[in-house]
Amino acid sequence: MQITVENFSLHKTLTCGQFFRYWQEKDTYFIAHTDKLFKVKQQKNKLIFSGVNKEYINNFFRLDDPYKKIINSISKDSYIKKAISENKGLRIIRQDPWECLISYICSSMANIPKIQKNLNLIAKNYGDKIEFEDFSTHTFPEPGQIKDLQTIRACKVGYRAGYIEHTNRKVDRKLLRKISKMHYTDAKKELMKIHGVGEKVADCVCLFSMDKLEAFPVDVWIKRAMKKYYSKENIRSFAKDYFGEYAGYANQFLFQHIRNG
DNA sequence: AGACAGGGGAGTG
DNA sequence: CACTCCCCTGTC
Repeated sequence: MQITVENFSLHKTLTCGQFFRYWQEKDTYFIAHTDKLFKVKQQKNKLIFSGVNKEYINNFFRLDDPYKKIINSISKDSYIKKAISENKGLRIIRQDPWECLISYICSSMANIPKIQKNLNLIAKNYGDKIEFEDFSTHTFPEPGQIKDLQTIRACKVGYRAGYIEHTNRKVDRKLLRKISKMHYTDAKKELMKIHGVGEKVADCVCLFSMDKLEAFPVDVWIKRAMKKYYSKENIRSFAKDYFGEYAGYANQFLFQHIRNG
């Protein structure tokens, strides 16, 4: 199947570090998300995919977002404009809340290759084998399935094993749906009640899986960017006032800009 | 070889 | 707030 896309870069969107379970083979990306495994490649304005339907692709890559409106509303100064122009077509992926939550619990004091390794081990230990053409991997387990501390430790998650064990016991899909429906500040507060979820992780889950586009996750990279360009101390309140309802998109552009150079 | 830091968070004081 | 520790990994 194929669709026409505008203001979208598959490469930028997948490789910017927001989502972890994908594999590149030449110009093709295999993507594992919850219980799905699918394949996508881009040729200019064409997006060619198989394994899932158009609605899935549209939803996953947020192709329904008003991209031009978003870009206009966050283009406040020359710094952010430069960050945007360097990363044209970058979109926020609409992830599954459960997979996103576990992913970002794993992300503390880690780096992208390590997070990828952890998630793939979790899938291998708890998920089901799934194949697509010549590519094979495992589905991501559902809430309640990531049991037994010893097995979790075998996924090389280190001290995060206890957090994951707790989260797996306390969180289910019903709770995640409930939190998703809340407004940003309440959703964030609820997420932070989970062991292993602080401000940064809660903001990532809000932004990447719960449609809270105003969320502005603050990590060491964003701290560097904000200090360099805006010399601000209270980053969160500044970002919300300055960038507005789409601050999360501004966050991703600044993150890419500072990380790449 | 061994120290060190890398997309935080919890627990204390 | 400021501090320490948490485990694992890649890097120099």
